[in-house]
Amino acid sequence: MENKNSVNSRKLVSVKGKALKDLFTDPDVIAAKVDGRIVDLSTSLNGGKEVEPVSMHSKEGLEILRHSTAHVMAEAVKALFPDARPTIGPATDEGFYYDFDRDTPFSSEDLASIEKKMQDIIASDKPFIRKEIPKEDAVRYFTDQHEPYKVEILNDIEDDTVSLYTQGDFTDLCRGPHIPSTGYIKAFKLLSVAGAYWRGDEHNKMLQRIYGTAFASKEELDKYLEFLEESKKRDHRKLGRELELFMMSDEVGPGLIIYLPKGGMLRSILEDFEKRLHLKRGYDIVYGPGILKGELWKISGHMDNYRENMYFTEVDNQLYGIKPMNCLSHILIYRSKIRSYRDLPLRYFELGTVTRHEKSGVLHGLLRVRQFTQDDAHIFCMPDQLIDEIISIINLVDEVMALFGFDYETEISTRPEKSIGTDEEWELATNALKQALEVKGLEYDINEGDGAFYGPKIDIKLKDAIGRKWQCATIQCDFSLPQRFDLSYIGPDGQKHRPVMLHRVILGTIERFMGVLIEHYAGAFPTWLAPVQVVVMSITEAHSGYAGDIAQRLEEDDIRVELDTRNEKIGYKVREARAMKVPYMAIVGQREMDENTITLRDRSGKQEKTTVDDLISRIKSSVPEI
RNA sequence: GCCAGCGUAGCUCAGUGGCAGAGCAGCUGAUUCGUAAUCAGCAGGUCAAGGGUUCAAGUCCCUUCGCUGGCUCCA
Repeated sequence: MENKNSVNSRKLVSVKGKALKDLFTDPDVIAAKVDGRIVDLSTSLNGGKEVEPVSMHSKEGLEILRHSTAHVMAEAVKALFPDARPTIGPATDEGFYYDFDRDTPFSSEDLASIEKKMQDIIASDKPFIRKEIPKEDAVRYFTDQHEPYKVEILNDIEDDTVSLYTQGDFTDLCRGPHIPSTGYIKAFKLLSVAGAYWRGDEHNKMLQRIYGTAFASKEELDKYLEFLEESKKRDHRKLGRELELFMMSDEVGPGLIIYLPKGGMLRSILEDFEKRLHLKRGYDIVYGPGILKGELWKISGHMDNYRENMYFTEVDNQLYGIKPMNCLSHILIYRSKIRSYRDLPLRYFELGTVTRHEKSGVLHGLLRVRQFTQDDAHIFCMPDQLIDEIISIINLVDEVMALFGFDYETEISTRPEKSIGTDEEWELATNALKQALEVKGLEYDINEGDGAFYGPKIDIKLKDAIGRKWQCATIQCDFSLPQRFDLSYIGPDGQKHRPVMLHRVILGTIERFMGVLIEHYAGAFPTWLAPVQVVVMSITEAHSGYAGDIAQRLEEDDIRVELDTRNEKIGYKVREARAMKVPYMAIVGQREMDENTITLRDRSGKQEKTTVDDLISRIKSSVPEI
């Protein structure tokens, strides 16, 4: 968000012995940076410092505003529900939440009354007062107040002094900073209630969380609420049904997708695209079986590290694991003959369908399912080829994301608790990933402990048309599995050496990527992806034959066409084709029949008279070069 | 898996313990029409499933299943 303060926003000042609030007259300034540290406006300066105002329109200011709104919400909740024990209430990327321990959960009616109470608190414009006290005093205070969660938090704080913030009747343990007074809150809304574990640990008690958001102005809040509405309209589950792409059924089971003809077409287009893409880049297409013997999963470490996500089946007294990943077959393909350093790198690509037992509560449309198809590949290479291979995968991701119109961010996930391999291997692997990103000049965040059990990974979060982030592509570096399966290649020295293995997906999974594409394009796929590219529609029965001829010519040129010669008015047919978000309509009546033309209407409603050949070449040229 | 809410026709949704409803979609017929809905008729239901309370349950209670929003987990 832009810092839109005009008068004194960027100015650095130097003062002595003055409260910061006297320096800034702009009512949007809610805090200040003193020598780079953000503090309350009520702070008094002693000595010359560099001071910069923080506006509630800035990212940092907005965070403070939201955090303060969370405190106001906690005050309201305590006033209305004295039995609710406050725990923590931070700002988030999109708003804030506060978690309470309470026997009876909040209802949506409760939200309305909490909101009303908050309005009162804001109207009374109570100041936020900061107090620094010794930790023992704070422990005593919160013990007296019967707030065990605050005491627990205090016990984890190492400092001797802690800060408390009080506004009105509510005092919270808090590092701050906060807005000067509650009246600074101009636009907020409570959004939902949810359960959340204390300290995010599923073994702990479940608390009651209230989500809300706040903005510097009513307009910005309204814009955000519109964004939420827009997201709902783009929901792939809704569009998936309306556009007849896929279905799910209680009779089949949760998290299992059935592709309807139009979704089947979309999937097949994506899969053809992927095959061409990979063949052109030195990958070999392979296929592995859906079930593999239990013994293999023991060797790989899946039995010890991934068991709760796997399905098993027993045939003829032999245990089989239904594959949750495609790597094992690819490893066996590598091991199927002696490899020379001259053969490397070897890149095996598989549109591999895997099955994972995901917890029932996490399933979500196409985005989180129990059986899905990955555009998976495993690259076996020499250690000194590793960086180049990672770089060329990043280049591929870059190219593909640009093609679909996605921007993206990258992060590196490091060693999780449950994992295999030595620390040295993990460090080597993690450094290789970092180095590749640095060579590419890409910035990345570190996601501690979030790697796969066999190696660290680069996660790519793509950003869709309305700014939401989705995890699809991932690149994982693995020294462990080659060792566990005793993979080797013969080097120039005639000796056996251990290859390194990269696991990677580009789209991630066909299911999730389709879900993201549906929301990204709001169902209006670009022509090359559209399951139906043209609907040929006749004005009356007299033009059915001509319409049929047009449709047939398109079909002969591999155009995905539907023919609509129903006994309906043209307005009705146009309406339906628009609802199905078909890129082109070819409308034919007496005029077109006489001239051997079509009237071509595109999705924007633009119309022109043209020929079938022109339409065919337009559609053909929409297919991207890869 | 956990917390909360929800589950009525293919879809969207009314139905406040007393006869199971509407619009759209579907089917049949009429209409032959130039760019977001032509008219009429017909058909469509184990009210998620099972149990209970009641003279009477879509409605109240319990259990199970599923979905939605979160939490934890994840492509």
